[in-house]
Amino acid sequence: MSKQALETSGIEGGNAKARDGMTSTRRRVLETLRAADKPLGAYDILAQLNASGRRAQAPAAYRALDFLVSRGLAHKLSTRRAYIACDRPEGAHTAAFMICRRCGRVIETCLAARRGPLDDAANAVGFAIERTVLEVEGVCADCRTSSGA
Amino acid sequence: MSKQALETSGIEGGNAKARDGMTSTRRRVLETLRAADKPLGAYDILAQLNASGRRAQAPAAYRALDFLVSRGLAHKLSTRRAYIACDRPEGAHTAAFMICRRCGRVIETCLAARRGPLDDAANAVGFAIERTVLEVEGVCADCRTSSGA
DNA sequence: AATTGGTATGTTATAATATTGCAAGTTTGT
DNA sequence: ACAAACTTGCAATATTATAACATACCAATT
Repeated sequence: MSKQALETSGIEGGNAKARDGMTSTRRRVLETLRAADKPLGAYDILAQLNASGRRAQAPAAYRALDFLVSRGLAHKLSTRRAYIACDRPEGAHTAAFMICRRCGRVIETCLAARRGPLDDAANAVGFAIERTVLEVEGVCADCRTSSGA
Repeated sequence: MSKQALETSGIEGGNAKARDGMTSTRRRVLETLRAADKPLGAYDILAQLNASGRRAQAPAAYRALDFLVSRGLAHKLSTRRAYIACDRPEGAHTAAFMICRRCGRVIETCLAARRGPLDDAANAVGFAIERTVLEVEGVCADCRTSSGA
């Protein structure tokens, strides 16, 4: 637990900022994402932020989400316009996602450095890849076997 | 040119619909996409539709785009919320896209049936893939060599 | 303690994207 | 002609995302 250093300095209760940028709003958003078992939209996040009387506006949610994504602590699902906490926050990585169209749950898998055939295609035309978005939609194992959710 | 069969039946001028569903609005949207060298948003399309005095509304654009995408004649870029005409309208296929962040142009490449490592991951967890979205952002060859667009 | 610079947040408004529901018109097959 | 299926028009609204500007907070220096 390496976040001990952060939390022993009286940050939790108040509004304080830690040197790593993990402010209370951002932490709260991350916890909300972690507690969810499905991707959440920015306005879902916002609703959670405001669940206890606060009056945050849309930009607060988007800023926190952008921060978390930039830190690799969360991912954005472009096909769903929604966000999920990262499975493996340690170390930068590129992820791919399997999104179940029945239950809405998402399985994250780490994408190998080599993306396969697309790298060859990119090399062939001189395209320099900087960011990869790979999302597949389908039906997860649970939903295939059960007719329920 | 296999679209000859479509155009020899007096469809062009009027409002007629062909048995394949290629109505004039849909064709017009497809032509707009083909004429563009960059992806267009639904409201860009709508503006083109209305360029000659018409008064089409948002649903008209979205319906036409959905139709074209369902037919494989156009693709949606999830990361950009924009659409492009398909390079290879013949036959169903799964495509991948390289999107240049400098000039905004897109290179489409055909995705092999086998998506690489992700298939293994999907098999391992029993996930049945139905649709794949693969979009990479980066810089295209032109933009890497020239400092202009 | 006051100044300053950087970062984060608050606030208001609005832009941009997308969908719903229903009525009316068209095409197709019988 | 008739009905079924499909397509369009239309109005309203929902949802997602950003712009622009002001304020607050912290840290390092003066």
